[in-house]
Amino acid sequence: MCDAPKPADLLAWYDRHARDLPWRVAPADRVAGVVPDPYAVWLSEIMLQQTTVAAVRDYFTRFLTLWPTVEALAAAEDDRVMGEWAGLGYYARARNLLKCARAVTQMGGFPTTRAGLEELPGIGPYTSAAIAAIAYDLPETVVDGNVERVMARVFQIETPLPEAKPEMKARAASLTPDARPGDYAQAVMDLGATICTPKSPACGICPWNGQCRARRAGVQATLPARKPKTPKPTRYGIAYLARRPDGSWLVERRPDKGLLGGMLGWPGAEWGDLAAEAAPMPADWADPGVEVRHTFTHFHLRLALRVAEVPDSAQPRVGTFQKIRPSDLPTVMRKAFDVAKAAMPD
DNA sequence: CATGCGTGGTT
DNA sequence: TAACCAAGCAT
Repeated sequence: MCDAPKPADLLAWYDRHARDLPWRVAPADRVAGVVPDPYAVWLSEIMLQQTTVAAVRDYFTRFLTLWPTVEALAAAEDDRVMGEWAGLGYYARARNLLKCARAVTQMGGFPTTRAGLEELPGIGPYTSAAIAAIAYDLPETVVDGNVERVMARVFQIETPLPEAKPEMKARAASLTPDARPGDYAQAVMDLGATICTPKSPACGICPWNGQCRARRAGVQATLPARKPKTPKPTRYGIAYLARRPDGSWLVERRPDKGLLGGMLGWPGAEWGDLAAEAAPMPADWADPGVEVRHTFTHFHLRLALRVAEVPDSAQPRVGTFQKIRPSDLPTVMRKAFDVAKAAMPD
């Protein structure tokens, strides 16, 4: 018979090895009475959805500098926020971020229960539990990819995901302590991110290595099991990049729903099995001869380009000419911009 | 319950 | 280098 993993052992490890993150109240500070800012916790958790700490760090700092409070964010212009989010991905998060900030401002503050939080746009089961636990130190159970991996290993759950989700959630709930639940939630995620990693877990230095069933069986690196994924198809498209003498570019704002929703993009036909010509205006379109390749969640894209210098007088059928901050563009559009700029010396 | 939705680091 | 995968949510 083996003992169950002890939350106290993980908390002791966390007290010594917690990562230093800009949105985090260090365990020693929390013991000293420092209270997290729910706004900062919420902002970080939204940014961290399916996104690595390394990618989020600078975006978080920038957002908090530009908009130090939820009221400030609620008062921001949509395009400004979308532009600052550009490059971080999953742009529905940015649209929901604004909706949520405005709802919270209207309410006079963030809800203080998990159920209340989960009613807000962009906040689901994971994020509501994370904010409740981290910001308010409520005994809620967070279940993210890290927690699923740790539970799959410690309890040697061989059932593949997503079928195993309910069992993993139940196991995780069984471990959530009444003491320091906020630090505990962050501790499990830190463990998953730094020791119980997907490929080569560092079991030798894991505080739970004595209670880990998968390690005892020697199968830790194979868990969690996952249902096989369907291969990504390749789609093709053509993007049209037109520049006026004043340095403005022809761009379109994409519809709020769907791929890159609400973001700026280059005109062109919808991407599909074949690249379709769809020039937004008559011009002397040139092929820079370099294709942009980009991979989205569920398909690969090969994007051909057409570039043109156009006079101020010419009127486009679609889109508007604007001065562009390249950092306001989603990554695939910025890649196209970089190619076009290199092909069009001033 | 399955699918659509970005990007970049790691292996 | 191609595949994997990350502090998920909305529909």
